[in-house]
Amino acid sequence: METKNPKYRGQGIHVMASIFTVDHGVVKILLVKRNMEPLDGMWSLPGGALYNDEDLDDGMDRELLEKTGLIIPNLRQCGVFGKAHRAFCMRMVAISYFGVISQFKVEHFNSTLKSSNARWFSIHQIPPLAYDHEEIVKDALEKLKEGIFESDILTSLFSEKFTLPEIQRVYESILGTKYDRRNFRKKMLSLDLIEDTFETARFEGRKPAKLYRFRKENK
Amino acid sequence: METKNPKYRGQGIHVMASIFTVDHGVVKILLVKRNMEPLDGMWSLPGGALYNDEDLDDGMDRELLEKTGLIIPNLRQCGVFGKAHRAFCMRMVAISYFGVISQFKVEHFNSTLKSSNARWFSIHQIPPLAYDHEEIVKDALEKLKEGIFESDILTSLFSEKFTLPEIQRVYESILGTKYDRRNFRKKMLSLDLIEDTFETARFEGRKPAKLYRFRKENK
DNA sequence: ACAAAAGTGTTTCATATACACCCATGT
DNA sequence: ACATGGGTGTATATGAAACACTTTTGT
Repeated sequence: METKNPKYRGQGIHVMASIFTVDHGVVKILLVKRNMEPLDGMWSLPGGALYNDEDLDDGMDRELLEKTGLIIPNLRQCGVFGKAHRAFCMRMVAISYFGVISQFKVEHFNSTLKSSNARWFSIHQIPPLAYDHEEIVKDALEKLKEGIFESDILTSLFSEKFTLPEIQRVYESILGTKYDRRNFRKKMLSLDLIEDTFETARFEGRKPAKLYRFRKENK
Repeated sequence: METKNPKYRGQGIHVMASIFTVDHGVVKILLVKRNMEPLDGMWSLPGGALYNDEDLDDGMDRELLEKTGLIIPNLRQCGVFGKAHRAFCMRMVAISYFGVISQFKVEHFNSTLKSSNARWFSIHQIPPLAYDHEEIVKDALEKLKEGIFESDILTSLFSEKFTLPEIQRVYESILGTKYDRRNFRKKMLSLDLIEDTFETARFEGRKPAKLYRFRKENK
């Protein structure tokens, strides 16, 4: 292949992650503040240029770690953004990923996060984003909604033990809908992903709720 | 962005199309014979390098036209292939598309096709393909199956008039399943995409079949 | 009359939705 | 005792799959 042809000289590939969590009923996304030109100081999705010697998925993991300090399993590819002039300085194509992380892990990583330029934003209060990242976020949220009942996303979203009303609230936050308590329980149990721990969780002023966990042997 | 950093110098973006048709019950894919090194003479998917000044989708349309002479509407993006060493001479990421074309149009374009290096192959008799194109084809076929009942794919797959048994056979070929005649008819009509023409098609030895067409005002 | 393929309608099942009552807790 | 939220079972609607008989044509 000709690398000198100016028609395709100087192209680059970016990987971008939309990482979501649910914090007390609020869906949040992880953004980082740019610390170099162009658009210095603007918020953007964590990500960056793919290296020549790494697979696409590995590049995403590396960029996410470098920019935010987080290691998030089960990232999922969800889109390609390839308008000619989306990045005005160079011809970049962005491959977009999304992933989720439980609030439990978010808190555990909080110290790491503070030392980087990353912050969680409610998806209803997203600041102006660099390049076309607003469009990318919107698309990632759609893809998250589509995949939310699949096991890898589900298991990433919760810590070891959880109650059904708890995860129902998370689902309702993400999907923006309300579920009937009984039907939600039925649906979740029919997925065969979770099992009773025979423990209960107590919250003040409420009847204790059963604790569930993900089944180890899945299939 | 630094363009001199050797970590990401010399990357490129490829677009690739898996174009399918159904010819007398056989699902076929359009392949082109490479006419330059590396892998000169091998069969591959039509596609090539994206130009710097064109949108991704436009690049795909252009490459398909250049390599095969075909203009195919409703190409759909379906995957990204980004292993580090998938193209051994350079770091290329491939964005894969799929599309379908009716047998009627295929015949109309036959003369164009003959002058290019393109040929239709049954998906059960695909020759060894360049790079990772076999994997890309496999993935594209999956995506085709998933999207086969959506209106844009469906309308691309048939000419103006068609009978229900006819399109049932096409579906059965692509999906590799059998449908009950009555249930298939019910499903297809319930999509609200087609309407009766009040004409019939005659084939020897068979009862004449009703001809349908796509509804113009869709929605 | 028979074989081959086209046309039609009803029953059955599975899945999703709607819905009402009792229970445990803190005030 | 009451307000709040958790736990359970049944009835209904909706969509998918199963299924049998009649019609048209060529031989």
